[in-house]
Amino acid sequence: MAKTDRFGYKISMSMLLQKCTEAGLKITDQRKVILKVLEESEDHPSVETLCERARQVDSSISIATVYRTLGLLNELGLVLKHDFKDSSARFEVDHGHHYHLVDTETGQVVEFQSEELVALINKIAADLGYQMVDHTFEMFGHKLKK
Amino acid sequence: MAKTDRFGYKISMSMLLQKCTEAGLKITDQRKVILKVLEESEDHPSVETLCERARQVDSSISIATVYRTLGLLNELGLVLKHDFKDSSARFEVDHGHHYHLVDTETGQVVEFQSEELVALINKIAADLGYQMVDHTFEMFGHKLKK
DNA sequence: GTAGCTGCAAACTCTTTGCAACTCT
DNA sequence: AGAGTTGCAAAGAGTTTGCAGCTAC
Repeated sequence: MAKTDRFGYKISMSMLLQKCTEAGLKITDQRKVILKVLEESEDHPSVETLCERARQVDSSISIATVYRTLGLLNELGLVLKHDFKDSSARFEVDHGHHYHLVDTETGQVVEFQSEELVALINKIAADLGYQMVDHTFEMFGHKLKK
Repeated sequence: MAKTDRFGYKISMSMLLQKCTEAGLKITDQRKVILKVLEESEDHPSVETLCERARQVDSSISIATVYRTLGLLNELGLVLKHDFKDSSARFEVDHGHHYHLVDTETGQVVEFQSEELVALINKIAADLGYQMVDHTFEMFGHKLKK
């Protein structure tokens, strides 16, 4: 029943809904659809893409609502907002920390983790006299030809 | 005469002008001012800030020209464009690779280098079967209290 | 002389917001 | 009932662009 993502994190389909309820948000039809679409998205969709997907379920959903919903989820720390390099923001459910490598030839996004990287980053910050509270890291590259 | 930055890179005041000439660009009064302002900026100014600084020298310079000039410099690889987390793009002359740590309490930007980080990043990409061509990395944190 | 550059203003893209109607709780 | 939410359309912020005139080469 409980699905897991590629890193083994448990995903329940209504996780976002639960958290939203806990946060005191009202559960409207629109939010149900938007959250479901978000949870089912394995890529990193833009607001417009999310809105299109949501509209396939309920064509009355407006992009303003999608923006507002994503804003709330972002405040609650439930989704991650990325900028990549095109102009519009991209979102994903926060399943725990991982990084992105964008294939410059196909646009495909590869996700990965690296404890070594996390450790090194914290060490660098400490060496500079800082406590790290957040960081961004993205790679761009193409498949190695052999 | 030759100044150096904090990492010891040599800076000559007309480096950007030289490169622009080599690239076949015309050297207009506006470009001279914009390039000078860019080279003298030790921070990471937005387009608007750059435009304001340029206007203090020549008040007729328009923001459209600043955008166009930065676009050209970016294409030539002479300036770096950053997004940080506020909405507008920020620029700096590319003095060679370094990273930024943004102090979340003061907004101050600390620059640093790390060969170890570069090596690790390349290794991670290779392990994923990729040749890295670019990456972004930014840290956010606050000073360690002792 | 002419290709390239400029300022201006309009257009564009992405995002936010005021408002009146509506709906979850 | 009432606070929160919605769709719409207008407004904002940041950036790009068409154009007529100007300028470096």
